[in-house]
Amino acid sequence: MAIRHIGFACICLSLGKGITTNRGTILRLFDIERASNLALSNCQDLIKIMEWNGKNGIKFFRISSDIFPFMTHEGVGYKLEQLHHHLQIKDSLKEAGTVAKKYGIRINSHPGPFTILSSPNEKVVSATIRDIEMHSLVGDLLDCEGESRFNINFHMGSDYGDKKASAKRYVENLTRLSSGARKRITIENDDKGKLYSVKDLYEMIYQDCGVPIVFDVHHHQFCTGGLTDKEAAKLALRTWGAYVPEIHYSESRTIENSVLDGPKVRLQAHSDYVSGEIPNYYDGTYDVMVEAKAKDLAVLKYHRRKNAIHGHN
DNA sequence: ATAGGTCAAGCGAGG
DNA sequence: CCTCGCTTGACCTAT
Repeated sequence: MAIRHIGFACICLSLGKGITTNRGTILRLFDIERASNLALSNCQDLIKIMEWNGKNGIKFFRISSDIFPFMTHEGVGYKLEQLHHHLQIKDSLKEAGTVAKKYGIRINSHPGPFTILSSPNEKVVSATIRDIEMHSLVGDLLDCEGESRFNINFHMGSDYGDKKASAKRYVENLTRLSSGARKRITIENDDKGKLYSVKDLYEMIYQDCGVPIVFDVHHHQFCTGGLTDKEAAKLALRTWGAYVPEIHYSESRTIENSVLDGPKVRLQAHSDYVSGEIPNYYDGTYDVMVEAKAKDLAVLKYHRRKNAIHGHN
């Protein structure tokens, strides 16, 4: 069996919106007390989400990037120790990690589109580095890595008109990360033709600095680099060494919902649920992050459908 | 209680 | 030139 775990991103709809790791605020209202309260609630709820995941057999979860609101934001950024709840926060994350470990759940993260290591703008790069270090801190505090690490996955961001030069800046800026954070970085293929295909990432990033590649099956069709999905998967999956790779699976919103959304929805937009089959024919063992708007509900529905067809397991 | 406006960050695509 | 979508929609305020 090629697929190990199938997971969802950031929000557990089954638990309702009262339980979330997404609580944030706006800058105008930011203060350190507020940040401390939000962060603590987020971390405490992560324990509940890990319990839910374990009981429901969903062993892959992407944690929200908002867990510590504005922690790395210029001007208001703070260290964890500045939060008056910092000890409880650490304990909560440790406990969430313990629960995850108990059930064999993999946790990882996916910083947003503002995280760009290849930028020619120093302010963007230093903000990116602060951001990645924050994600890595969460990974440290969870302390639940096993055969899969807490990988921090993000895109190249842009090619700034020169793919190779931008990839080179990425590789150079990697050296500015702590060694702990550096080991957790992974990079994902883009969904725009002019940007980085799996082949580009393999040749310009992996071969230069060994950063593993997350293969996004859906993105691949918009940026193939001349490879079939099977060829691209093969290339990406062998960049992970001893660790279990991550791939992304999603489907176009247009196909599922074209009547409701009209013709303007981009093909890249995600559907609520997935109706196809997650590829289990790629080489090796890997975890699949399902990127669907119905989150955990989409994963549960997928399993129900599969079980209905093939019987249990 | 809910709707509408607003909200950190960079970048490219589309109108 | 402006808006949307991507990361991850959520929060605040007014009714």
